[in-house]
Amino acid sequence: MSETLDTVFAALADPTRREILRMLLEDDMAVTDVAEPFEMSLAAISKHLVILTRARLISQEKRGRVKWCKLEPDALRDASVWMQGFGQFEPVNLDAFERFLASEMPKQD
Amino acid sequence: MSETLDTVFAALADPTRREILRMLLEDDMAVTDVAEPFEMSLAAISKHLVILTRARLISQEKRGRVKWCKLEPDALRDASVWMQGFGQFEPVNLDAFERFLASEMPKQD
DNA sequence: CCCATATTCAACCATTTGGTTGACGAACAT
DNA sequence: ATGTTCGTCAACCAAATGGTTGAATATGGG
Repeated sequence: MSETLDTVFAALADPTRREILRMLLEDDMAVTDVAEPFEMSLAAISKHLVILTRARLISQEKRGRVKWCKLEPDALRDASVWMQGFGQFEPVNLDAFERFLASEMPKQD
Repeated sequence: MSETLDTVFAALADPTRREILRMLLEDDMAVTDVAEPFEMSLAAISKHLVILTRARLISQEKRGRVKWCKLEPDALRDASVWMQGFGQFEPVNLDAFERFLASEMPKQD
């Protein structure tokens, strides 16, 4: 279980991987399409996807030539549960959640 | 802000550092006392505390010879908020959102 | 069959990480 | 003043991380 948290947090500690997760939040994507907006090689993105897969933050399913990437929020939820234990004694800040919505989903409005 | 998430998640990706946070959840501690249960050098623990401090997960205040370590849950809460955004589209995490709201106004009702 | 597309593999590189040890400075106690 | 405790610093080390390039392996289309 601790090992799970290790890999999940390590996976989240990279901005490229967090951006990939954010992209997959909107829809499942092929590896090539995931790589497109980034200024790095396809091989580098492929490695990032391996790390996300090992952390069980995404799953990958091959259909034909293309490998589809899908967000798997369960591992993320486990980590979130771990973290919430540290906030309990202080009131949760609603502004923080609103800032999250504003900054992370600008297309919504 | 992304840089903050980088350092927070990287700090959380180590079991020693998570255990230190858990210990500090109970009470503030001196560096030597933090190090005591671990089978590694004091210098190693000192480095871990620097990493936690840079991530703003703890603060350190020197009084006399001893440097006291204190949990600072704000950074952790920001990261937790970031993570909760990924659960929204799944029913299970509506609970998480409700718990979020409920904990925000416990005395109001 | 031949070619283009999708993805990974292998080898390499620079930097970071997590640990060690020994020396050091700062703050107390006697 | 002397010694002891608290904590960091500096130098070092092995292993992991994040990237590159070029070759290799499917798979699908004409």
